[in-house]
Amino acid sequence: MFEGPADARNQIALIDCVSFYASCERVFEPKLAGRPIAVLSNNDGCVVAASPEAKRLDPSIMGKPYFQIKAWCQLHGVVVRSSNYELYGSLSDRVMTLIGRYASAQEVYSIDESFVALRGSVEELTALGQEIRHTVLQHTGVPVRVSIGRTKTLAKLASVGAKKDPSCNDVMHIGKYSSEQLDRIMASMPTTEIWGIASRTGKKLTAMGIHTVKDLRDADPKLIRKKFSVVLQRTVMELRGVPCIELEKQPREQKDQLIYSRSFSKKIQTLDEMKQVISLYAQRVSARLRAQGSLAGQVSVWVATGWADTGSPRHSAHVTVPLGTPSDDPITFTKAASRVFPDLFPEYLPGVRYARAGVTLTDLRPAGAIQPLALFQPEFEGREIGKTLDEITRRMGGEAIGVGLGGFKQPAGWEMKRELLSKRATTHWDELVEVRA
DNA sequence: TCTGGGGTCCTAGGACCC
DNA sequence: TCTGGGGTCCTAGGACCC
Repeated sequence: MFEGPADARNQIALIDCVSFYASCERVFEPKLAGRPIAVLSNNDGCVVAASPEAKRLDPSIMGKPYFQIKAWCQLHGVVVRSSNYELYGSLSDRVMTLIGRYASAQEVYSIDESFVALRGSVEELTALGQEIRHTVLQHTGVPVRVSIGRTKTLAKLASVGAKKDPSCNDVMHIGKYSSEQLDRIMASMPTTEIWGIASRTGKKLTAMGIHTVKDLRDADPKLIRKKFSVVLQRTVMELRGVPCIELEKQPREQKDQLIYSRSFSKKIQTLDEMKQVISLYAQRVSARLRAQGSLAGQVSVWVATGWADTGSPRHSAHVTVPLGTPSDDPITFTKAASRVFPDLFPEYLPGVRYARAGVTLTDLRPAGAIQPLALFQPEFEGREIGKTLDEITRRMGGEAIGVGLGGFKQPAGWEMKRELLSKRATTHWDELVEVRA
């Protein structure tokens, strides 16, 4: 197809929420406006989101362990919250729906980012960007940023600029720059600032004499493909304004793999406890599998010590078991997961303190696509145990029932810690916000 | 002594993303 | 004491086939 000046009106906008988790915490707690906020990972481990005010107080706050900065937070009045994923997911849905009204096509890229296709001049789209910002903020309370370019990679690049340049008012159209200005901007950015390039590839590029985004844009695409992959070659082309990465308009209805993994709030040192953990994780991931209507052909289990734990010998192991027949039955998974223990722990490791574990289901396919021959039906298949469990869980809550070692009533000592949780104001009747006149 | 060649399918692992 | 969780895509290389 002819890609001439006529197509210059076709643009991609990346719309991302400003400090999304921190902004969500503010939506139903207006008194937090203007205050520094930090949101913690699971187990209240480390900082995964921070409001602009908190980042100004400490530009390196992201990723810091909470225990290291707790006193500092109190000193500076930083409000700290546990992650409230139900609240964030629900607000994300509202934001994405609003954004979709402005675009001919939309890809919801993550919980706080969306790519949309827009058409218009630099001036028109800059104005539209401001309108989107205004509307989303007014309807949801969440501030967003609009970054526009000819390709997804350039829109991502624009968002780097938007974050650095307050004068753009959170709307950045990369098309406003002359080619000389753009050269200077790209020459000032290391390659690792762009989408798709992290430290490993960055190092390899540096070794080849490619230091900046401009160097990469001007590199030979064939050479890049040969030395790296087609992925990086696409990045080079996209930096030149040639769209290579399509907008994914349909959300994929079923995942290709499902993972349930968690760090423990306290270290695990006995085989019995680990068996209980794996049994429970296997049941939780199987519930997700049934929720999306799939069967799995393979179960993997992994365990690992903490990478920062100097008081324990290091150990990590990963074992995969194929299932004879694809299944969604929790008992089948629990049994399969328990079979891996001799391989995970081939020898007794005294003093090893395990920090996390996970169960992954792969080789997924839609349930009902292939009916297994009755001859090969596993023992528990067809008794609908999974459905029954799901129904009881739905009515009575997550702790009401479990199978085998996963069936304890009290939460175990290693279960996730979330001590600073805000209300799930949009999804739970008993946690609604109260308004008094 | 001599021991093909080309093709497809599948999977594990690497790298990246938010 | 205390450092997240859940995904995707691509490629190399082995298995297997004729």
